[in-house]
Amino acid sequence: MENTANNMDKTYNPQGIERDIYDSWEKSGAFTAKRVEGKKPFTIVMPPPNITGQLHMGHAMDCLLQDSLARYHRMKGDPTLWLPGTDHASIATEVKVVEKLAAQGIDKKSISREEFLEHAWEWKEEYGGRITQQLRRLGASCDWSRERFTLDEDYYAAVREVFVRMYEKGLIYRGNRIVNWCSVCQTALSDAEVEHEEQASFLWHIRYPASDGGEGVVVATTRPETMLGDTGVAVNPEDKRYIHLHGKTVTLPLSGRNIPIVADSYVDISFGTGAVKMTPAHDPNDFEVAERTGLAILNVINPDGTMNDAAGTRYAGLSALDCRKLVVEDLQKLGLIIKIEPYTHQVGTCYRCHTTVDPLISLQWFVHMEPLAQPAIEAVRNNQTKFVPDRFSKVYFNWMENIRDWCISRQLWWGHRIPAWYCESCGEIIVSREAPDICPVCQSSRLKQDEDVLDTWFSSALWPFATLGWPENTDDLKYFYPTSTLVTGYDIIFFWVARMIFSGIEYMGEVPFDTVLIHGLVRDALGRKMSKSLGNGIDPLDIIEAYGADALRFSLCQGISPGADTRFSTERVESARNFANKVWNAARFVLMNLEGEESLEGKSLGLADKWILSRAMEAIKEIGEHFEQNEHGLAASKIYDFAWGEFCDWYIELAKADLFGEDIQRKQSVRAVLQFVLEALLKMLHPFMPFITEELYRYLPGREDESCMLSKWPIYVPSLHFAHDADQMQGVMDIIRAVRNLRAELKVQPGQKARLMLKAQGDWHSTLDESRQHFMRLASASSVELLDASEQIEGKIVSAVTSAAEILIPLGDLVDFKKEILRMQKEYDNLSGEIMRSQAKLNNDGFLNKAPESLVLAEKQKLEENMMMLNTMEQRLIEMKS
RNA sequence: GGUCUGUUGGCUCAGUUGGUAGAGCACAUCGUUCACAUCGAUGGGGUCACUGGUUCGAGUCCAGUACAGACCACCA
Repeated sequence: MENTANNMDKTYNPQGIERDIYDSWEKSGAFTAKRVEGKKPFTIVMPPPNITGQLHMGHAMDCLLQDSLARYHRMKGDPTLWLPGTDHASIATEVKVVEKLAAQGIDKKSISREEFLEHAWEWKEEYGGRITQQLRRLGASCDWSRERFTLDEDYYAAVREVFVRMYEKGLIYRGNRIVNWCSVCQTALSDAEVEHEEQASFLWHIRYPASDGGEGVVVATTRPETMLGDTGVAVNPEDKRYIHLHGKTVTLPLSGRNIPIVADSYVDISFGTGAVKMTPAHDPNDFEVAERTGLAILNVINPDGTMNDAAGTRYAGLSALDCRKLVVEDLQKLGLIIKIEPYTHQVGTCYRCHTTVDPLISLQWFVHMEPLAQPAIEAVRNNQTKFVPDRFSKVYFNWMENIRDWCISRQLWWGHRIPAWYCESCGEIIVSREAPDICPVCQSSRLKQDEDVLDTWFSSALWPFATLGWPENTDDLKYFYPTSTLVTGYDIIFFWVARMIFSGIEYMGEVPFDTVLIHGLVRDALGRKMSKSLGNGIDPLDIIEAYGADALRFSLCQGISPGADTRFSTERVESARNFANKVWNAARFVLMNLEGEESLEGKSLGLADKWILSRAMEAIKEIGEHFEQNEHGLAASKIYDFAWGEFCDWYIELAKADLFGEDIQRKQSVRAVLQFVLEALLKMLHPFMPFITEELYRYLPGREDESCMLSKWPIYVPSLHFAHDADQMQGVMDIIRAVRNLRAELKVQPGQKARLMLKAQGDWHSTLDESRQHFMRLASASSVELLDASEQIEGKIVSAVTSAAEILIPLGDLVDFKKEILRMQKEYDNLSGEIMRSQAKLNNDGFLNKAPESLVLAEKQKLEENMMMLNTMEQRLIEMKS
């Protein structure tokens, strides 16, 4: 079907065209990034969505911000790469697969590792594909030819490379340390994976009698069951109450073991009883005290959260909570519970399943963080990477500066298996890129690979360079690294952003990105987090079905500002949908009135033409600046205001008079302006609403075979910026508005032939601007005198403009003097302030010598003008006051 | 306990070097002969949380107060 305006629908119907447009983009290879030597590329790596399920609004926001940046830069002519991919999400996916298997009656324990992984890969095929399809529906212009998955074979090679290098450098070690243990997920967790929740509980005060029969000490605890693993009691060395007990022992109730009293400054004299029970196996602080004072370590909790044999036969096998009840009961019978007081405290929970984590001693792999954190802190401090908004760099510093070693091993199957082998003959640990055949120490071939996998974030930390082919030194890697902007939510600054920064510095010698653009969460209409448990999540796909991807995209960036949360509401989407329709119809109107391609060249421009061109130039300038500053919200509202409030509301209306008129020259000029501005408008809107703009672009005369996506971003042309005329136009617009007002007030009927004549009584101000002000004032006070009915104001606003020039204005009479004087007084004050500032500037040597001459001249001119204005004002004020 | 952010019309939010308060939605009145009722015109509605300070001038800068929220944290 031929693209003509006449067969365009009256309303924009996105459902029919979005898929076709996306397919045509993808088929044309337009998304594929090309390296152009000598040109600086614009690179974004997509935060890889987890393959655990569907995209949610957060992803839609992520995607929209990145896509609009990518599209903007592509149109600017930068070689643009937006690299997509998905994350295997070790623990999260494993939990899902286990659930799925359980639903089929399959217990993970009953199948082999290989069988389980087969199921997991099936899951990946199903959900990984679904997610990339959803991204396509959103219009993501990413380079699918470079798509990556964190568990790809070559990606795993990068992971092994890093692991081996770190191990050889001493940055990775294996050790028995206290870790956060989730008894449901049955794995260790890093500190970042623990969330703190407030819990109401009790503080139990328990007496530990002295071994020599003395009173002993009273300790306070929130976890009485852990006393079974106590190996000592700590007091502060300065605490006079307990000096006599140093070196003595107390008898641990219920177990009868004698445990020492040690002195350590960790203990706070003023809190509780000043004596702290030490459970080194199940409390990180106690562990540290034990290391300093040589206390024994006694593990009493099993990995599944139950008590083990070391807890004593009476308690072994009980869950921690059941054990707690029994222990308290038993102690009460012995009269050793001194006090139970209510107490709320923060408890660590697993970020996946929200089970309370048990700190316990376990043999795990760790990353030694301090040497990595230092350069990563420096890089941000030196602005090699900038956070937008800047306040997030503080959050980053705070975390990096207090960082502890990172536990990277997970007792899971789905993930990157740790490239370490143990010799079953001599116990040697072999860390290697490939599976070794024999033990280098004892030549034995009885080698067994570590069962654990790596923390999923260990591999995501390599994303910016592993996706580009590292450790091979590929052309892509050389050209596209470091990347330009990373777009993500503030919730994964620690998990991901920080770790990418130190990894990039360590392995590439350079930070992975210039800018980190942080966006907020998308909340529901009531401001709550969208979550499955609340059931308040909204599926982006449903919104796209109902309103179109463009509407969803635009609604997500209207009124957002970096780092701030935003609320999702269908009203907003509706408003965006209406906007799309408005643009559609504006284009339809313009296209219906064009006759072939028109150029601005040699056209004589009227006031309104100059005005809209000036406004377009300003929009080009502003929107470009907003994109450079990552102010998507401001860019979006600018294009909205320009398209609707200026182009549609004013210029198209004014253009009608010429389009339907007799003057051939005017007709051609207006057509040229309409076409020029419409084209610029479509381009500027394209990063936000790619589908509708692409569709409309193909209707433009002379653009039938071109693509908006691949067109050049509009150029700011200073000679098309008619500032002075634009000011005048503003005056005309105000007059038009005032005339409309008057017409309504004076009840001039539509269609009635009439002529508005207003008679002057006092001052007649010849400049349009002043007459406008007076006119407005009078209009609102309705102090005009209608001499005659006017000519066809309705529908032909332009004729009203012409007659506006004939409107004569009476000054005085009905103006509210009191208000007027106040207003003028304020204006007068402002003006004198302005003058003082100008004078100060002009007295400043720095300004006079260093600022460009034009600026100095402008300042002088401004000062002069202001002085004159001030004088007139002064006189008028005096007159009015008298 | 530490850090950060917000408080602007009925609702949701903009407001980028300090210069006479904005938008969308909602509301009221009027209007469908032709781009658009997913529309147009007009209008009402805000002492910009509070108190002080800097300034000719403060929503905007500074200090404090109140309320709301977020993040971090090894006080048993």
